[in-house]
Amino acid sequence: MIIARVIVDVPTRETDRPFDYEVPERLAAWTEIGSRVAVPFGGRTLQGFVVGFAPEAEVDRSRLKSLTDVLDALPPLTPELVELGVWMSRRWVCPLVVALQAMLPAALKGRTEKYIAPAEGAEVPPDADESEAAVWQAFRRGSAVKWSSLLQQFPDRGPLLKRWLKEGRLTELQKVEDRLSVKTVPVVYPPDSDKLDELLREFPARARKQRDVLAYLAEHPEPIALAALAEATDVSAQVIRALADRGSVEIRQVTEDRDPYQGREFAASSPLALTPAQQAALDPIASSLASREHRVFLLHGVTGSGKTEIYLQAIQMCLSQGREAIVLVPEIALTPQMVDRFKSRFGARVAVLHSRLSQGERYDEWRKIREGRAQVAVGARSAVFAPFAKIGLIVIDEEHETSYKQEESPKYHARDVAAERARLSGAAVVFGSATPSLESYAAAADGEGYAGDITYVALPERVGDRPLPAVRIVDMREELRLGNRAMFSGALKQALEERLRREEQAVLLLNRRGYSTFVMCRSCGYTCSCPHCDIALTYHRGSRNLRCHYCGYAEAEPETCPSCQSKHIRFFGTGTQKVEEALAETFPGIRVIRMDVDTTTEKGSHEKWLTMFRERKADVLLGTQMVAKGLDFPRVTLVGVLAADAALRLPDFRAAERTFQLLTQVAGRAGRHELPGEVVIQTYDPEHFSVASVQGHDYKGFVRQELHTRRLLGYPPYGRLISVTFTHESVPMLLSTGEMFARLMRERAASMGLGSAAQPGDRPGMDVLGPVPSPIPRLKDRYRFQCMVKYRGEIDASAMTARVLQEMGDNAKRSGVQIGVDVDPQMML
DNA sequence: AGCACGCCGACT
DNA sequence: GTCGGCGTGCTC
Repeated sequence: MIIARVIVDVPTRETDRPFDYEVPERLAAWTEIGSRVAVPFGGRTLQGFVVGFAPEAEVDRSRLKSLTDVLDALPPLTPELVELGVWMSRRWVCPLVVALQAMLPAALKGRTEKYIAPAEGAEVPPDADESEAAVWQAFRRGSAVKWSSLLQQFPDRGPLLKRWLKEGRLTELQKVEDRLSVKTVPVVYPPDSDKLDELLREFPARARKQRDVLAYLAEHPEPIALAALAEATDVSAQVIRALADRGSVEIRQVTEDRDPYQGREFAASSPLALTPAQQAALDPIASSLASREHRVFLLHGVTGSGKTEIYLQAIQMCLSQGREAIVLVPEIALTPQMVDRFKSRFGARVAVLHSRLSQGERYDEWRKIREGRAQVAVGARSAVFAPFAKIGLIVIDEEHETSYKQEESPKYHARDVAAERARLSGAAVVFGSATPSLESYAAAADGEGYAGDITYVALPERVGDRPLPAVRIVDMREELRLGNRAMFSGALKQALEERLRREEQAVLLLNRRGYSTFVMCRSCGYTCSCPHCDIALTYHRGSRNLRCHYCGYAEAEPETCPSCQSKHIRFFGTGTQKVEEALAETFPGIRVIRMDVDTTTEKGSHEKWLTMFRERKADVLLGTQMVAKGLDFPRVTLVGVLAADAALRLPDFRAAERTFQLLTQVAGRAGRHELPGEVVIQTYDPEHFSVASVQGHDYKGFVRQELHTRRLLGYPPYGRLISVTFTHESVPMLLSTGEMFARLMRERAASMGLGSAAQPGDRPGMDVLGPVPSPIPRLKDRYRFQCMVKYRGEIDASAMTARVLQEMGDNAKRSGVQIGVDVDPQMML
């Protein structure tokens, strides 16, 4: 007897362990590690994943049930991915099924559907009246009908159906269904040529259109998509269907891969000659590939230094060894330009995965990988799970980007997943960045941090010796002293005027969307805040309303103060909308494209704006951080940052790092081609080292100072953090649950003999801070408290947290407090 | 998670 | 006297 260990799709702590099932003979050949199966579980049928097989002796056979079904011909997960999932669930304290689920396209998130069918031999109940008989008619010829569609059809006959179920006239069954929609198109199959000739001879003369179609098929005797045939013969689809109805041709539904890049031409490109610096950077990566040993590289290259060409050539090597490669790119940088580079080098061997694809398109790209039709996967965060079997290389471009951290459960970091996956499969990893995260940099410098040491590779110069742009920092306090109260400093205004005159382009960055940041009454001090979230509302000019950027709540623009009815209600702070308006006032006739989440929600709009800008249909591209990343426009010679220190005041230990990275990245957008670039940074805090270091493009200087601070405070990369958030509709439960967690953690730390994480020296230590209200104390009508676990040294704090939560399990569940764990949180919010 | 089993109020 | 409310407990 074969017994499979199955993780069922119930994402809770209590069910987060394998359950054993007998594998029936008919399914034995299909059941593998990684198979997606349907299993009976507590009175219903659920989806699950096979994670192993159990020796018969170890299993209590009395309670054993059997697998109901295997859901895919090819297991959607490989054994290596299952193993990676186990590692993830430990590392990020989440149920295994959540980790496994995160690896699959949404199309494969199976749901159980309840079906109702008439019982064997059941007839219309004799006592049924006319309307009841109509309900019974829904089960024509004994077929099963979805419970949900029954209720839709007969909204108030639920009780009747329940009665019939009880009386045994109807039976219930459950099926696990995919949400997948494999797209099918009708394809016309012509009969063989003899039959065709015969048909043509005998065909009624008055059916001229149908005759035309047959004549066309006689000349082109291959299957052809119905739509294409209709087009070619200039008839309507109806005519062809009529042909099929009389049996002259056959129409079959054929699955079609939706290729989102269909119809686009990709000029083939071949490897470029590398500069000596690029060659020196590629060499160690190449030798690691050649020896098939797992190594991690940090490729530190300034903006415009040609990192992508190194990726391309490394991938080329990897492919020629018969291995596969994954390239991770921040979602925002996954632009058509980026994809073009990979498509033109590797053609159809590339699969592209990103969030702008429809669910179906995404599934098709995923299948290309799983079925071995693609060998290179390019995509955002989740592409790290591309179901390859022989991975040789994982590239993470812009590795410092925060978008690699998933903010929903499982709260994994793709950089860490990549390193572990590569370790499991003996692959090389390349982290690329102009401004590496301090974690990666420190690991490369000291050889601590990641599973293996990180090898540091640098590209210090831009390709073609193009100089980095000159950076000018403008002290806005000084501007104010000189009497300039506008949002553009004299320097920026002049620089913009110059671009307009020279017909060059500018990029302006302001890290705040909306019109103004908060609305306050000058009489009573009332500020408009979200009724669900304890956060200030932002005024949006276009829609004339106030919106919450956290939960989406919106209310009409107030005319008077909601609190004291005074008319002195004013809008403070500056958002992108307000800047757009100010630009129009200051520079009459200026053409501005504004890009922020408000203007880019529509599918393809992102691309549309960038194309317009590229075609020079605008002078200025104004936006939030999305304009800072990866764009490359030859005519951009000016980059302006309106409020460089906006992020510095956030309660986030990475605020300085973020600021430096953002400023450096956006500065890199200027002067990438023939025309020299200039950067103007406006700030109220010009002395702050995260702003000042941008001027000399001084990454190392910045890092030295920041690492010093981090070491003093025990923050990453020297210490690590776990934030545990407790949420509930009311406060009292939160405090007691939080305190219980903190107490149990402290007890555990004490029993392990751990001291404080902030002690001098390098001894392992742990501090448990809180519970305190979260930086956003209420979100979507739920109050939030958090504890922060700060630790350093060789401690498995994830495991400790998991154990403590396990101990608290019942208690927290009864109280209804929801607990969220974020290991190595990205934001402190 | 969801469904079963189990004990108390408003209906035929 | 029954239908159904949702509190606890289990699911191979």
